[in-house]
Amino acid sequence: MRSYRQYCALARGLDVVGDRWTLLLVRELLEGPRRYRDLLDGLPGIATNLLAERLRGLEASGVVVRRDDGRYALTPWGQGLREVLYTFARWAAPLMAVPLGDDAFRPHWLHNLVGALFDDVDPERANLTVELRCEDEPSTIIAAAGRVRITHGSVPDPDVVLAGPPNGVIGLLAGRIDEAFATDLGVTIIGDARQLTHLRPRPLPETGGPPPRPTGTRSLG
Amino acid sequence: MRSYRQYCALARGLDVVGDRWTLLLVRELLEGPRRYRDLLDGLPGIATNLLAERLRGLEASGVVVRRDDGRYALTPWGQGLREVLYTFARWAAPLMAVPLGDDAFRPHWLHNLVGALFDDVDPERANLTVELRCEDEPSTIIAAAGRVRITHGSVPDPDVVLAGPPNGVIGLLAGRIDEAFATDLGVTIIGDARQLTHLRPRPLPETGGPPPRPTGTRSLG
DNA sequence: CTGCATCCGGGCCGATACTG
DNA sequence: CAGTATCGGCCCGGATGCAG
Repeated sequence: MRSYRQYCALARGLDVVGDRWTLLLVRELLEGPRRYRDLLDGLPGIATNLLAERLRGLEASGVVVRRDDGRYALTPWGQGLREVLYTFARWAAPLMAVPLGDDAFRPHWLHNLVGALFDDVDPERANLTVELRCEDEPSTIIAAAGRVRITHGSVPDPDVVLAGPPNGVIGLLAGRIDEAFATDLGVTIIGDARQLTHLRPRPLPETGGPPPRPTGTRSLG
Repeated sequence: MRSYRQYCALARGLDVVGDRWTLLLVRELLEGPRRYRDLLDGLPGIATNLLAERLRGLEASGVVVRRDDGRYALTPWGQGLREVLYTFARWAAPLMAVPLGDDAFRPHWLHNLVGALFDDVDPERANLTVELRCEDEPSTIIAAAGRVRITHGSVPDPDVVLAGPPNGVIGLLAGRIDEAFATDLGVTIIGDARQLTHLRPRPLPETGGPPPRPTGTRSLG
């Protein structure tokens, strides 16, 4: 990318990660070291040359390293983008109220959203395990000691299971829709969904979100 | 911008503010409503058509409103980007260790950096006023009740005055360089610079920053 | 099959000229 | 002052090729 040539932290930061696809590539690497092929799968729509180019640029900037096993990984500095992306995801969360439409979706993207919504220590948070199932790929949220983690796969006896379209699952987790509406959206709920309130997601900025789209798209909440 | 078409908060957020110049435009509007001409001055290098186009786009997205007096302002949702940009600026702060070179600089950009470094409530923070002078344009940091604000202009009796090149002033504020080095860089210090430690800036991620540039550019600390 | 490099058409960007 | 118009160039997107 052409540099902004401004002596400003934001401008210089954007010189590093402001290129198209770059922050989404970081999003993928936040889940751990990944191969080129995995990154392609997690970035539907990117051209192969662009992925290679972005990886080289981030490597030159010190955000990414290529490890001996061929995987790409974030450097410690690159890991620092987690907080940035989580903060940004919370700001952008209202945009998720517009349903998927033709947009691509990958179940592991839920991990970032769960991270953004629950990335804090809350002593009043209840211990709870919640299994999420979108597109038949299970993930499990484990709340313990005030913290929330999410892992791939299932655990034996989850307190709640949410299965169905991602907008419904997300709406329930964020506390933006109720059980009935989620069921309308096609979400299957096993267990007591009211326990989800004890996960206590970070409040999204009360100062609303974007104005409703002019088209007849139906919002979530 | 072409949409990423991904059902992901980050991707949808980038659809709104991922275009080139967009976040820097938001940076300018974080200081308050601004006229078209002010924005041009604060965004050296932007083309006039791009500024107009970005403003229209952000207006359509609900991030910016054009007020009756012709000024552009952030909506409440747009104001929510402050936390995002501050978090990002802290991540990118190590990049400021590389001196200005030919980069453009505007004194009011310091306000964002001060905001990013001190945007918290710290009960152990001392009350203090610090005047900053870069390019003969004074700003004043006022720490009181554990909070830090920065305003344009001077106040009668600041505890400390820092005047000189922005990299030196910033290095002192962030606690990354000492008085002697700052003086070397051309900073004039009036008052007791040791009081600056009582401002207690947010710690930057200890996990370093980018690797040193291969060229012989001299770092700040 | 993975991990790219190359090629090419189109759109976004950058710079300047111009208008109310 | 507040933009619009225009045009060249570069980045992006999509397809293909190819080496290991």
